Amino acid sequence: MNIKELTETVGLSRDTIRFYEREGLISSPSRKSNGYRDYDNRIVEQLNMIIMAKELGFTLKEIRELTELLYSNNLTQSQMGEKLLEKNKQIEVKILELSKMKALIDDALKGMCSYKDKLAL
Amino acid sequence: MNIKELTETVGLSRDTIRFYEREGLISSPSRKSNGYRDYDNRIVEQLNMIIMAKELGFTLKEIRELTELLYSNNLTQSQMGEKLLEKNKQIEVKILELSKMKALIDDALKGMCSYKDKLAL
DNA sequence: ATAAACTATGGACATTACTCCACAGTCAAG
DNA sequence: CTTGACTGTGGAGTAATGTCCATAGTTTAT
Repeated sequence: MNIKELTETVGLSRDTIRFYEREGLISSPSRKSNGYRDYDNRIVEQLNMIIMAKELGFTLKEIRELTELLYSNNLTQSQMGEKLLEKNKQIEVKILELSKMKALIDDALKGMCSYKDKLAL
Repeated sequence: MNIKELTETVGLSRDTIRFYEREGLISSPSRKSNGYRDYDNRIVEQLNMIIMAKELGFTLKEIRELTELLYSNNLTQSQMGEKLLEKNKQIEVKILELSKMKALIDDALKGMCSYKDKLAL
């Protein structure tokens, strides 16, 4: 798959994908004989995960660490386990915080409903 | 409360708090006779919510909109309701995405355990 | 009344995460 | 074989989000 198709599949720009490559978030793809990048299918899943993680407030640096954890094998099991557990905690904290925010908003909505109800009386 | 105490309470720098004020994320505090900012207690809760929202990948612009929704009253009920529902959806999406990421990591951890188990045999 | 700690302001500087540009090579269609 | 779409590179530019600095006024303790 060349880069154009990839941009259309994942919705990132050519420049962004190349930027992520330079920054080590994705590994350098193999090249065709003409020098063009040639992506395999796994890249799509990886990029989608990067997009999600960004949405969720992880920095590129954190994402790089996480993808290295998930997709590389230059770490000992115990190193990996430790870091994965740490990430898992981070995520749980985020879920809790989101729940709090949702509660705030739900409260605001509820307040509005009761106000509306009053008006409707 | 002066700004020093506030920085110690919420963990943001003086400059960041002033920046948020300039950007309209928090309203300008009243001033003492000497010109010093004088914060009341509600600001702590507001800043904590801003910190959380940032952690969760909301931009300052989005946060400004949300705080305006939650703390101001220059919108009609229906405008507010619509926007709050929209925010709620955003948050639900984020929770789903976090769950996906957690599943990914849990899988990785599970894989490691089975590997460990094998070694232990 | 002097030093230390706090506050104010405006503006420069830094980092992150892109985004754009200029220039050049490659490929596919007519 | 030319034209248009695609690809490559290196480097400059930009927006968001702070962070730092110089300069100056205020307060508190000694």
